[in-house]
Amino acid sequence: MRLNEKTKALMADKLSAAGLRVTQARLALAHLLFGQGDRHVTADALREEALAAGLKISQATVYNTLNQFHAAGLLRQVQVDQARSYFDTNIDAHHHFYVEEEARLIDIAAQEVDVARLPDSPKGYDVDRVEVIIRLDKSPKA
Amino acid sequence: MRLNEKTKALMADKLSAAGLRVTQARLALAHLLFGQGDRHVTADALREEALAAGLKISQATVYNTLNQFHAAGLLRQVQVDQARSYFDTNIDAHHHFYVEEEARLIDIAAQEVDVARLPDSPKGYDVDRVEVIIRLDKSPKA
DNA sequence: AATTCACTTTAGAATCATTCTAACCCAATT
DNA sequence: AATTGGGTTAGAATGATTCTAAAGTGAATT
Repeated sequence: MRLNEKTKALMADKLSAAGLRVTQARLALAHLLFGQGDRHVTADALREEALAAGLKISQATVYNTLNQFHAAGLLRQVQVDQARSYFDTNIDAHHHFYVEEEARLIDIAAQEVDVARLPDSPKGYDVDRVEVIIRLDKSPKA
Repeated sequence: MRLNEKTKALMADKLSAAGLRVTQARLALAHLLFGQGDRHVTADALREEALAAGLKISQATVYNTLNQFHAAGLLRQVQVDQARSYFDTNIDAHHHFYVEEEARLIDIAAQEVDVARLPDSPKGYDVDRVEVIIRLDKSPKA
């Protein structure tokens, strides 16, 4: 069993555990998404990557799959740019730097930010999650 | 001079101060945007409001104007939903609650949140701003 | 008050990410 | 191997936003 196959088996488990049927498209995308470290992808970037890897997979499937993974809790959707959605393979509580000029997201571990005090939620509402987004600019060159 | 005219004069000053030519469309939209307390609007909602107020103004002008006001620092753009942009008339540092189910933004004054510790920015980048977004769900009814 | 010029506004087309549709395909079960 | 119900697909549709290029208007000048 090659390493690739081993990863596939892990991915299959991951999909099953999430209640998703194990299909070729899902396996292949899971492999791209979760086979490396934490990642932030857009639908289009993932599509390109899949094509580059020789997969034949449609745009619609990439979108469907990202949405299903998100619904299943395997991905987190990050909204920092008006133009497109990012999907984050890191689903633990954490925060982000965002470099608008480069359309680039960088993770910040939860423990690196200390939100010491939060306001009470309006009556009738509960906190789903707290996101801290630190927007960055390139430093002017000295 | 009616109150309305007084507000218009204030808006004209506001536009001039921001380096924008005082035109009818800008005055009218400024009046809607800044004539009341702090607001969060989408382009489409503002369009509707303008039409309801009897203004004749095109969609394109609403978009142009919101973008110009934003570029001039009169509005802040808030990105919390993949579907549309919000523009916030409150340009001071502050944060937001967001109720996704209702597509509703609620301001949180800067002093109500205490971000005690932030990570260092990656080398070569400076913090533009820190946004805290508290996503809310409706409480399940007891 | 008329002229000019640069900036504005406009309707409608164009763009772009995302979703939908309806037909075809495949994984699981019989 | 047949059935079944979800999965995948190409291409159309949607919806927010931007673009285009033509017509309008504010400010300065005559």
